[in-house]
Amino acid sequence: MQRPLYKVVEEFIREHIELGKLVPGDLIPSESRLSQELNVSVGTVRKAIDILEKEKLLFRHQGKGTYVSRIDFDNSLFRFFSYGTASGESTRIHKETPYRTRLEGPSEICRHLKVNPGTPLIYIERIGYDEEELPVLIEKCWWRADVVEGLEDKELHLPDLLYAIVEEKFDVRIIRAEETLTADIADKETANILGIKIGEPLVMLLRTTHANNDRIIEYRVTRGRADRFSYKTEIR
Amino acid sequence: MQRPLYKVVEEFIREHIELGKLVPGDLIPSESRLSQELNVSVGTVRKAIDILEKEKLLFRHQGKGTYVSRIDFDNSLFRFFSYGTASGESTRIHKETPYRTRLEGPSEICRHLKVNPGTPLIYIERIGYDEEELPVLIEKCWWRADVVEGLEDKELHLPDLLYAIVEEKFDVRIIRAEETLTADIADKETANILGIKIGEPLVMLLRTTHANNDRIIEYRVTRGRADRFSYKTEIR
DNA sequence: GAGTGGTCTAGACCACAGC
DNA sequence: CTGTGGTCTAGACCACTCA
Repeated sequence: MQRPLYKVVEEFIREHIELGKLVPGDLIPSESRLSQELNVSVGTVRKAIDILEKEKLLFRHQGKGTYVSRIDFDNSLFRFFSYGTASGESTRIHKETPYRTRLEGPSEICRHLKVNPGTPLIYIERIGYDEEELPVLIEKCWWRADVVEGLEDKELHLPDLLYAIVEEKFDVRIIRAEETLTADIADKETANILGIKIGEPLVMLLRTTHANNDRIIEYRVTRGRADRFSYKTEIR
Repeated sequence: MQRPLYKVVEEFIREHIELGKLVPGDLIPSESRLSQELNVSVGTVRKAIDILEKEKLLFRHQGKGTYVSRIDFDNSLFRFFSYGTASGESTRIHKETPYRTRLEGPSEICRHLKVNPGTPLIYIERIGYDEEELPVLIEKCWWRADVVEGLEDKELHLPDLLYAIVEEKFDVRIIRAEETLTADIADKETANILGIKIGEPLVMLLRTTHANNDRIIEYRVTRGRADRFSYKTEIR
């Protein structure tokens, strides 16, 4: 045996997703159907799906079927911001959008978006508040204007999760995102908004958002109060 | 069916480990043996072990058997410190120990160790250097003196990984560790050592190390240059 | 009731380790 | 050679969903 059969099945499903034959939200063929079509036993198909489910590429729903997962921004490192009343429970962060405009991309931003310097972009600035309406973080987002034409329109209300509106209004399919976490210190503007002193520590989160064809459609920098952030993990 | 059989098997193995009947490094009974003793099929035992293996609590070795994992500090968030030459590849960090002493525990440290204030502790300060011998981080460790009596002895050479020596010399079994990541800024001393300016951003890593009986034996604070740290993740 | 995934069984054969 | 885990099969029954 060269390549395990369940690996073959796994690849088969994985490729269907990557090539766009199966898109997030789709129902994939049933286990028995796959086993017939690929001439393997149901157990082998199950093993392949087990792996993809563990990877969160698929999810099963008993009685209904197996679906391709939608991207889940609840997995963002963002969720480690803000712990309500020191009790440890996480709270929702509510966002406002005080400023947005259309502009020509600064070269450093364009580098991250992998477009030419000066390409038209839409810049959005948002502030995140905790449950007590205290500002916790500042988000700066740059979108490719050709992808989300009109997002700068002040009439357009922006929900906390930008991606829902982007997918719906502009027919863009968001596939995945990459995040990098590091630290920074507060400059005057940031300190003012967050109500802290200049030079206080910040957690900085950099994100690139990828749509279909794997083009990068957004670059985002989130800066938040370090005392409102803690990423916990266990080693064993 | 109330509780799936494979869950029962899973619990069975898990409890043997948690109660110390099986310790890290041990060979657990073979799959067929477990299936006989517990009156379930081999497939069911395999499913249980699959889960525990995915959790990294066990690992299998074909032809030999299944073992209980040793704690793996390579999973520490610490590994996201230092990226050699901006090329992206991670480098080893070499550590020196300029200072260690025995002291009475400050109340805040004792709180983390869950011992009474004033309990004898051994304090160790270490500096981490990258491949070019530039200081990248500072580590402050507080150990319970009653557990590692003599660790403050200057004659005793400390390897980069403290835990190996602790397990060997003091017959302590390290079970797990908890880490929390956040940000801080450099005070005068830290800035001096790391060769940066006062007020520059730092990544701060807090760790508690747990030994058998789940007692906490070490509290550690690592501060490193933010520009030498990046924790990357993918969302989908 | 028909179709889906969820659990469980019993047995086959292969690949690897160690004597 | 024996015993281990690794792969694969075929079939049973259960629990859930939806028409």
